[in-house]
Amino acid sequence: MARSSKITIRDVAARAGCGVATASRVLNRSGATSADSRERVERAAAELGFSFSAIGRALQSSRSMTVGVLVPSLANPVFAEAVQGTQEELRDAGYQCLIASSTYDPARDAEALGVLTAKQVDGLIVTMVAPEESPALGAARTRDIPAVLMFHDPRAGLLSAHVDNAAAAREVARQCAAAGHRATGFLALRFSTSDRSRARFTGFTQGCAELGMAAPVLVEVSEAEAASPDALARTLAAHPDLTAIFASNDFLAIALQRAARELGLRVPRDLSVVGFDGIEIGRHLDRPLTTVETDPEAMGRQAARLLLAMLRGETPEQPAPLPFTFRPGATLAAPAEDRDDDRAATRSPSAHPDQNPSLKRT
Amino acid sequence: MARSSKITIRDVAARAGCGVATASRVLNRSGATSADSRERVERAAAELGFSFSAIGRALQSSRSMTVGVLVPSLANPVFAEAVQGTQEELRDAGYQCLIASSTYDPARDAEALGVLTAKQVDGLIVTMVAPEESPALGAARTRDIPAVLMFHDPRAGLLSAHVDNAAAAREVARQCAAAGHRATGFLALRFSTSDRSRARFTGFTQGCAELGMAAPVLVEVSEAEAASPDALARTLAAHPDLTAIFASNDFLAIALQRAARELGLRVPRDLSVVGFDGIEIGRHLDRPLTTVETDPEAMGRQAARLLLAMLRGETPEQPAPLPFTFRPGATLAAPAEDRDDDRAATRSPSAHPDQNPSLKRT
DNA sequence: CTTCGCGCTGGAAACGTTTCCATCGAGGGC
DNA sequence: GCCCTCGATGGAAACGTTTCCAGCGCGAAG
Repeated sequence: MARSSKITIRDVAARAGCGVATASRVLNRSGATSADSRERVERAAAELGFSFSAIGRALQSSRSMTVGVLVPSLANPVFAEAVQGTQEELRDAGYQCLIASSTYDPARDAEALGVLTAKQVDGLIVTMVAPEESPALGAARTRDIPAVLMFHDPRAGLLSAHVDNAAAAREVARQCAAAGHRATGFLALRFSTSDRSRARFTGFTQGCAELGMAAPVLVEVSEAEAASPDALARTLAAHPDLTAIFASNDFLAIALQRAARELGLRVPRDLSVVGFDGIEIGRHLDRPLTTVETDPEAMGRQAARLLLAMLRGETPEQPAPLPFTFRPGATLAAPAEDRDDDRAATRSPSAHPDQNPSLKRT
Repeated sequence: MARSSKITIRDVAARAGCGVATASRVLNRSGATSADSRERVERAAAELGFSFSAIGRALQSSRSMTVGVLVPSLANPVFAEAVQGTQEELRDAGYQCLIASSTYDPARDAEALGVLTAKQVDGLIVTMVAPEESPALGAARTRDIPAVLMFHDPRAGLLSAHVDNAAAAREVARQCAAAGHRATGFLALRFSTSDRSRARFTGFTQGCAELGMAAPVLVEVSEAEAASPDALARTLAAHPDLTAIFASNDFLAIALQRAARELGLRVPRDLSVVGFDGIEIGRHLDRPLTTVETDPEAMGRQAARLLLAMLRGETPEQPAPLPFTFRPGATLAAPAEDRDDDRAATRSPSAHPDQNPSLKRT
């Protein structure tokens, strides 16, 4: 049917026997047009299978109707869900998403920002390794490209769609205290390139202090360790005194339980585990995960709404952090009275805390 | 520093004291230029903080260096990972991804395709509800926009990056048979808008037939049922005869185990469960999930490579389906001798198979 | 000394759209 | 009957880039 080469508004105008200006006015319902030419243009367009070239439009109006979204990785469902939310919200406003991911590499963050701005995105929604230190983000802003953060705490004059990680972590501390825990740990990826993880740790530490608990032990593991139950078990064995561990995300929390089982520890009897994020799967486990539930999709949507407001020329206020819920689950309970004995009996004899470089006290 | 309004190649040329043609040649390293003007143009560009407008470029070259990616939803990690892979592979070739999701709605599929082609994407990578019935996809192809499928079986002259769902399902049948199961079920979402799920069911049915097993019972549930352990348990209770259930994806498999536990059934003693996809989390469960492991990221990468070849003007062959692995896990085992008694004792009395509309025999 | 060729250069067209502006015609008020 | 107004229309410019083409100067070959 349609010729394989592009149909332009010129072709439509020619077929309708009018000028391109009229055709444009009809097709955009802008400006006054007679019923007669309206009819002719519409028929011509339909017959030709015409559709606008977004490129031509963008060039002329210098609005691309595209927004750039930068996240560390879509392989992390938390970000993927957020992007899904962003996308839904933007779609309703006629915008598309150009998506880039940095794989947690600051250099890639900068590069991606460069590419996105070259593509003339109308706005930016970003989650970066270090937004405040990013010259690329600064450059985008000096070019008057509106930008909002996602997941980060608001900073440097940028609005952000986020949850209050520190407050959520304090709530976890409260719940641990209420269950009777005194010696807690915080499990995170080493070299964590996530300021969210850091915020959770400081919040947790602060909460513990307020409640008169010992400062939590920071247990850092590499990605490789986290993926290997054995390795994780060895690291865990180096901390026999801990009765509860707050993992910086649900995946770590689940992996941690596996490691605990490897050591013969029963969760939550011998070790309580709390996660973060509230991924769906956590509900469906035999022993539902105790975690802090957040709503990444809502975060994505809020970021999109903020950006849309800015694109409309408004100057929205920084909204309150999105709510989080402590989801009780079944992996946090009072520590068993006799747990120390159990623990000593099953602890791997090869564990030497002093030699373990991932052990840090704060 | 930079003026807030756009810097064009014209500005660079003016500052370098040369014509735009020369500036373009220098900045693109195309055509002959003197060392002198090269130096001047480069300095001017640097001083001005110039960067090309991808829009201007796209308009002139009619190549946008953007490819459209359409998936049902990024909230499904399988698709999110695939997109991540696609993106990585395309990025290395200088392409960006315009991503759209349909939320499993065929109308949205068509709409998204329209928007993507209007944005002048150079190619398309799609996973749709019904690719063969999509006029929008046909329209894109008549406009000479190269397209490749992802997850789907190759069809209608389109190449696809996929796994052989039917073969994988036959392998599951084989494993079930080897474990001694005779009465099996297939758990899927009702009105499943996934031809992959259908392919798995037919493959499983075929495998069962070849191995002399009874045809599997198709157990369909709504999304709501799948999300509610109680509802899923009621449905499961309607099938007391089944000793093994193949779930159409890992999430269903995990939810199913929860439901089984609700009925007092032990997995795998009383009921074996096999999943599909091989999501990471399945490995870390207390009872690692028996499943078919696929590699969505590899699929995304392969789709990208196919498309890139087409964009280079080559006509690649349909590659072999990507490999899958049967991951043994711990949720498939021989059915217990005495399970029928257990089952009868714990079955919910409210279950009336005849009244259950989701029970179908194939 | 002329001519040829070649390296380098800049003007201009083209890509597809929107919008400003000028033009044209018709209808209404005087 | 004339002029003004207003609605409808089309030409053309502009957006930023690449590339064709013509022109320039200079060196080498005859």
